[in-house]
Amino acid sequence: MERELLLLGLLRQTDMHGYQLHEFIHRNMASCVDLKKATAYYLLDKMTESGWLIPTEEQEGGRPPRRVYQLTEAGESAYQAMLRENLSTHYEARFTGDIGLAFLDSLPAEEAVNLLSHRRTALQAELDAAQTVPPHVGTSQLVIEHLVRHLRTELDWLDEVIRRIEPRSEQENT
Amino acid sequence: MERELLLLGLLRQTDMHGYQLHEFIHRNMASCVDLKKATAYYLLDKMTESGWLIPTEEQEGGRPPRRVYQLTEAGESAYQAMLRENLSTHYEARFTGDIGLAFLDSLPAEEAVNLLSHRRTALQAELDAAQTVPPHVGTSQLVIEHLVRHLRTELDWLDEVIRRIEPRSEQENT
DNA sequence: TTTTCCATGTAACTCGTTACATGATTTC
DNA sequence: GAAATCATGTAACGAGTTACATGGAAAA
Repeated sequence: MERELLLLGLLRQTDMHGYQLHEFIHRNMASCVDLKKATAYYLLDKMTESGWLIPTEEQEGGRPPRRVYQLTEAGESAYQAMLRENLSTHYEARFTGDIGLAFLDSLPAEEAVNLLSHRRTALQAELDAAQTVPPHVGTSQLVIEHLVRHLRTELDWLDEVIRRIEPRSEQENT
Repeated sequence: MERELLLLGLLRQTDMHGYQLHEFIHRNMASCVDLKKATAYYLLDKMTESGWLIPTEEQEGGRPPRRVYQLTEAGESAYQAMLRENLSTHYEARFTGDIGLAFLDSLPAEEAVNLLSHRRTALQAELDAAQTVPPHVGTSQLVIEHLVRHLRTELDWLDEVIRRIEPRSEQENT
């Protein structure tokens, strides 16, 4: 449902065709959404059938005609409803990486630390990337900042986990 | 894949049947995983076909026989591989609630604050619930603590967003 | 001239959920 | 005797991804 909201929200600002929408999202929102082409086309078709969008075909050269989409009134109210729904509800996050944590004790401490350090590297990289994203206009900036906050918390957390399971030998060897 | 890891991890500790597994997860891990019955049965069948589990039928009374599952050696190595995979990779989180944020400016500030306050209430409730969960044994406790940390960050974040979009009139009216 | 980009589409598949059905057994 | 629990199962659906196919246009 939030993917539809995304498409509607973008189309409300400027009319676009599928390829363009996908491109835009991929370029400017890759850090927070990953909408595949197939999904974009599928949703646009569906929303057209629902009467939320009207496509206009633009022929240019010998390639497949662009279908530029425009919100209808029904589309606008769908947008309004979804936006309110989205803003007012709290979506629970599920951390798929936590199931491993629950079984951490079935590994020798040293190996556990190694594995988690690997995770840490990837996490750090994502954080670096997020912090390097050029500032966005308007409230899109909020999304970036949210991500950065989240990643910082994750990093802190991971460091604490590593510290906790680190074997004593670390100190003895020093 | 993490659901399989979960089932294998539990079965490695004690042999159980499907109903029992579902019950256990529902009772003790509801805050971090939600594994439906149908999914549990499906995965157990699949993993049995893969040769990771051997079921033993236990007839008791006139009800459907319990299928108690036990890890095979192949199951054990699958578990080992998945655990390492899970621990060493960083899974990116997607916040479905962020798409609304990106379009926040299409609403009057006052309404936006109202909607987000609603979200805040639900978030606070989940945080309260997470903080009230009785302490878990071993590293399962880590999962709870992770959730609490995450929710605290979310709450902080949400408060800041609300503060930022709060209309000036608040001060004027006081 | 070969590669990349533009622009669409679709069939098959995965993962998981929903919503049922069955029928004995225990609890109120 | 009604309701909840035990214990399984399955058919249908939904959302999304993968992996293709097409074919002209622009760039290397």
